[in-house]
Amino acid sequence: MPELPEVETVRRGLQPVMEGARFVRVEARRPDLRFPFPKNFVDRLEGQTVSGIGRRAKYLLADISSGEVLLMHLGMSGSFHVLHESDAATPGDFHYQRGKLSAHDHVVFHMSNGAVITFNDPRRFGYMKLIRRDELDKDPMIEALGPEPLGNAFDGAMLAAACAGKKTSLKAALSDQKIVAGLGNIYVCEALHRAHLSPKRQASTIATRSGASTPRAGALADAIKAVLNDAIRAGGSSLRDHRQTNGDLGYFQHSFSVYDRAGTKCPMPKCRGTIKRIVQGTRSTFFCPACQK
DNA sequence: CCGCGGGCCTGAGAGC
DNA sequence: TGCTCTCAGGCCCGCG
Repeated sequence: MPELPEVETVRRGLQPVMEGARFVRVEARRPDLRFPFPKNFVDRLEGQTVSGIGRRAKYLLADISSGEVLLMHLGMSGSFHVLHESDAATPGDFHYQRGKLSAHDHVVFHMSNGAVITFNDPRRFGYMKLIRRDELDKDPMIEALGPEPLGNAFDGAMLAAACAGKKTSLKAALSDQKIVAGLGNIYVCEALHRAHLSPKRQASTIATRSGASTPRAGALADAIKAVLNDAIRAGGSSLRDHRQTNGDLGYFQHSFSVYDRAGTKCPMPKCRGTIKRIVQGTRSTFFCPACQK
């Protein structure tokens, strides 16, 4: 499911119920997700207080009082749902209904403020890790990440430098978390469309020979920021799994220009093109051949 | 080092 | 109804 806007939406939902609260009871209802849970996972969480919850790319990072960070990744189908203990019998709750967990509710956090936070992940591509705060930046998963696209430092120059010399396609380059961290299939397609750049273009062609910025790189960096900010404002995109932590759907999918819109008319003003689906590296790409060059 | 294809899981939807 | 096939928002690994 989740790319940067969905993860950020989840972070904003978890923040008010996790920050300042203590893990009273933690349930890990199976031995693993994508990876086995860390050793003594439950014991290392119970009794600890969350001092803050942040995000790096598609990772959620909860700082806890022991000095460790709880790193959580949603994979393709992970979601969090927050209930209050006193709501557990509310009809219509899609998780933890009447106190009963559904098949893929793998982790439950019972917080000291009464919040019951359930992690659900049918495909189990998600995972949780505990890492010492001072070693987080050296963790291989975090260390390999490129720049945060919504950070101040991210711009055309940075993007051009990362793409310089890359023989691969722009689609593959933007999907590479080392080049820019947090985009996935949807937002790569959408950003390339906004920037009028073809997903098939060789990545190096947005940089000068010496790796400096170009108008294309500047436009692409701006398009990435714009599409991510618009999607966050809409609560992310809900195709099948993503929900906000209160169960609401995100609604950015109604604003897609190209993703999953093969055969429809290109919405770019004055463009008469038709959106096309192609396959790049086993994944679907959607774009307008008329206005993306 | 780089780029590509396969694999990890389950579920939804299409087609027969 | 029910089977089979394809596809899905992510990421790691091994191969050439």
